[in-house]
Amino acid sequence: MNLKELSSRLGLSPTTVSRALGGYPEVNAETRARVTEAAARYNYRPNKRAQALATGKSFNIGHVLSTRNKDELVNPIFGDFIGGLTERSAASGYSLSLTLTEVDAEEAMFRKLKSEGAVDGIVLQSPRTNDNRIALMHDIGLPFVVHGRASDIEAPYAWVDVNNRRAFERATAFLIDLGHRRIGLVNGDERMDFAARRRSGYQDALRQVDLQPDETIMRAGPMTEDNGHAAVAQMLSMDNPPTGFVVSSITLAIGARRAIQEAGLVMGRDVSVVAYDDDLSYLSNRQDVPVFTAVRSSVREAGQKIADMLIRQINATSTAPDRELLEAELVVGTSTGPVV
Amino acid sequence: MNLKELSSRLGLSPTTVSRALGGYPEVNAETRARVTEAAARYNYRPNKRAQALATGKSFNIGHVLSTRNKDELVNPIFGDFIGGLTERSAASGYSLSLTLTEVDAEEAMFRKLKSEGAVDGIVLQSPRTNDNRIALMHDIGLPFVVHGRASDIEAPYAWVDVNNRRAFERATAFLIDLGHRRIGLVNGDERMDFAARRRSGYQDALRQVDLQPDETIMRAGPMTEDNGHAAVAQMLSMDNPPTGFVVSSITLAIGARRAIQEAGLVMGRDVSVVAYDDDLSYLSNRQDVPVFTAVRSSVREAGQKIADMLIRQINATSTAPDRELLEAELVVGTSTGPVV
DNA sequence: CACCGCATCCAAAGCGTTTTGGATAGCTCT
DNA sequence: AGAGCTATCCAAAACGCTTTGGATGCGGTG
Repeated sequence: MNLKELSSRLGLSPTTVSRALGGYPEVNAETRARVTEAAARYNYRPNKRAQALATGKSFNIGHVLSTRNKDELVNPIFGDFIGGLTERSAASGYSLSLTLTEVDAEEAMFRKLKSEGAVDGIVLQSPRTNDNRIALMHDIGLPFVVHGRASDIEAPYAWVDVNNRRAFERATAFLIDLGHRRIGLVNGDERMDFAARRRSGYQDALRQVDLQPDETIMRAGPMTEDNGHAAVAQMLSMDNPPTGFVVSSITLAIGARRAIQEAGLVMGRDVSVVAYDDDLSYLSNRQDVPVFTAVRSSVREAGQKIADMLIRQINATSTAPDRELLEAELVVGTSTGPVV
Repeated sequence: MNLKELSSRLGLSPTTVSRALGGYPEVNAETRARVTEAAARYNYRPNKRAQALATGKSFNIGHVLSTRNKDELVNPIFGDFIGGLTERSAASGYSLSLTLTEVDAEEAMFRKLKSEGAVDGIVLQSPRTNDNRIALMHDIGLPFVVHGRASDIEAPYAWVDVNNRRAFERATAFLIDLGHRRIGLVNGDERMDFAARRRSGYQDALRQVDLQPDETIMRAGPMTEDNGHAAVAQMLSMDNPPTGFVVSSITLAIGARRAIQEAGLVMGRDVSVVAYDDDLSYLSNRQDVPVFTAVRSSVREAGQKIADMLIRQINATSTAPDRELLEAELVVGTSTGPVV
């Protein structure tokens, strides 16, 4: 059932039917009722492909996953982030179009998406410090919103980010308030902008109480359980081990807990841990009393905001790019305690 | 730059240019060279929307996420699965189109995707036993491949699945061989087909050595760290606690480990755990000696196979639906040992 | 030499919408 | 009564491609 067929059955022109369904004013109320009734009866839906060609919009928002090599980690927050994105874009009739590319072919992929007209806008994730994709997107001229920010980029662009610096400042200060003076950091890859910001928040908190940040108790790397375990195990075996740790994800924290237990210590008593909690649905830290003391901000919610923002930008003629800074919430769990 | 523009610059008709780029034979080799050169120079790419309309194909494969409620878990294997899917579909020029819907609106969504011509085929995930979506897809007439199977459905359909029954039979038998006689099960939601199959594999292994399956040491529920912890903690506190556990995911196993440690026991010595390992990239169990003894099958690889299979099915005229049963591999880690 | 087959190209007709630019009729005003 | 609106509808163009159904010219054949 297509427009022509439907309109001929109704004895109307395609124009009128299209307008009736599109909600345009220049159609008689009675006719509109007839049309909508018939459309429902015949289960007519405008063909997306034709609609896309006629309107010049694809009703797709794009997200490209780029891998350095085939085995590279899928981002653990990916699922929840996509969930949030999809949730809101679906509500506006957009669907999310995923493509995958190797990192060298990333630029070509973005240009392709643009010249093919495959997407109306793009969501960028995990910016590195001074990420070149932002300039690229400006050059290409496709609406985009960044999940996170890239330091050192002056040109305005739309983003949604968590106040990572502040979150880690608070996490660290929380441990300091409990009497901890030697606090280790287990961070994500610090070429990522969020990780760099977290580190600076951590250092700021230390300096505020005249503690000298110590490079030997800072680690950065992929945020796997393994790495959390390795980093903490290694730091605990030092001569002057930390009594507290600030770690960049729940997964790392789980590894940290394992290392602490293996060292014959008790987390929350002998060693404290504060985690960054993305509020991932498959790694809940939302018990009545959370297992981990954490600074929490929902990545799913960020996805929702980003989708809304991007769609607004697509439909807007020309406004200054939106930006939104989310604050992480501190939740106190059982993984922290006063220094012994 | 579009086809008309490009062809007029070349002094050729759109037909010839289209054919030259499309690789059709009826075009002079020299002309083809000129055309491809010019296309590259002007960075011409056929507009996907127009191409879609003209060919009647969208070059999208669809995947719909349906939630029972807004807070429902995002499936933890989602990220890796999507990764595998995207990886292979991108290679064939397809992109993955995600939409989200509430479970009541699921049927309407599938019908919508069909009538709008938004996708060329669909990937179904997490079938429940006797899943009604399969009959629905047949009715709608859209190519589809299922990740997993649905018992009790006789009509042929394409699927890729792991031999879950066998995997759990082997996992259980492995513990039995180590001398364990009281073996607990921590399963996923048994309305899911895979979980039902795992349970039957577990029970079969017990019966093969004349052990009577005991309902009191079987648990089923969402596969979170929390639930793994709760289930194992509770079973360990029983009068006649299990000495070994078979659990349905690494996340559950991490929770199990926590419960074991809290009980003052040592995993791999006092209590053994065999996990099902989806080989998720953010929860690696691939150390030199894996932490968890596990039956492992890569969900990412399943995604790849599904994408290939679906694209084959889209382009095929009419063949019997493919199906592929993957076997999980048993890897021995440190979480198991002979019964004490 | 007339005819045929082949290689190479093109004009035009879709594909199913939206949108532009009227057309028509009825009504109000002056 | 004629001009000017307004409400309602429609024909046709446009979106940018693919594909059908020829055209054209050339070399080889009988």
